[in-house]
Amino acid sequence: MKIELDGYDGRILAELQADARMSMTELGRRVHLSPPAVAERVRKLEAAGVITGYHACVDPAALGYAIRALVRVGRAEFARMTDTIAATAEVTGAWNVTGEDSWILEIAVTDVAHLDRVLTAFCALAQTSTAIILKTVRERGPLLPP
Amino acid sequence: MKIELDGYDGRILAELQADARMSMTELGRRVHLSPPAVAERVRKLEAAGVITGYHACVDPAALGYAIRALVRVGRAEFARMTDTIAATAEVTGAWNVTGEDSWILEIAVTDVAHLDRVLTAFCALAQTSTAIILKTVRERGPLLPP
DNA sequence: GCTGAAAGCCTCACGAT
DNA sequence: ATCGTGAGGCTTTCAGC
Repeated sequence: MKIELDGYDGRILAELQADARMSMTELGRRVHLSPPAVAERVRKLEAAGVITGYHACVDPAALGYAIRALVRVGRAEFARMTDTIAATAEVTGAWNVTGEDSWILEIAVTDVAHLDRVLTAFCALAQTSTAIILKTVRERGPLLPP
Repeated sequence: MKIELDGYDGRILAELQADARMSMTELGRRVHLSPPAVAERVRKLEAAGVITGYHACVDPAALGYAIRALVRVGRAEFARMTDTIAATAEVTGAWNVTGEDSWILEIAVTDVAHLDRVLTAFCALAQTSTAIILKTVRERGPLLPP
């Protein structure tokens, strides 16, 4: 599962993070490799766990999720928390972290009533503090080898 | 730029969020549409801004980013903040939010010295408080029509 | 990692519902 | 307006080198 990454791999990762549906032919053209060579490298990056998947990115607002928020949640029983997260589709991100608050959640809701419904589920487990997202300045920033 | 989404679109969004590199033939097979029909729907979802892109997902740890953190940053001059974010590739997410802290950043660094370097850049703008990510329970949770 | 051939995919035009 | 069918061109993939 470990792997040595060279310059080709770095450029491949950059291109596929920018456009995951790019053809292997086009990708090869951009990094100056033949289609079979670049396809084999991509296959190895997937097998090594460097590339974990390919995902379409959807605009929450376009689906009617007018409000996005980051919610801090205090110390709560781990299993109870993961169960509640698993049962809540509005949670788009969930991290267990160090600090006074043990959890940070990223949520998407349609309106204030919806926000209240989601927060109520987590208020039952621990104290919450909610920060409404005003502007998303960066998201899914591309990662390159250090 | 507005659009009515039916059951087909919902299933298409679910499939492409799970695997963005799926062929239109396979996608059509799964939602019970012909390849041209499903390709036309995907094209319209892109044009309407519902699908904003397709991205390969990379494991930070596999690239050597052993530490991920969520950093809260207090009130800072907006332009100064966006400039610093733009100049810092370690910032994988950046949100301007309501509350006592005006910003929440998601960062990926290789070690503690690297963490210090990144935090120092933002400490110059406002007070920061850093929460190291212990476990990622959910990330890029799929969004479906409400 | 490259080349070449076979299989599969994408996309266009066109006809049907 | 939207779907399905079929042909042509491109992409992917497997040998062999």
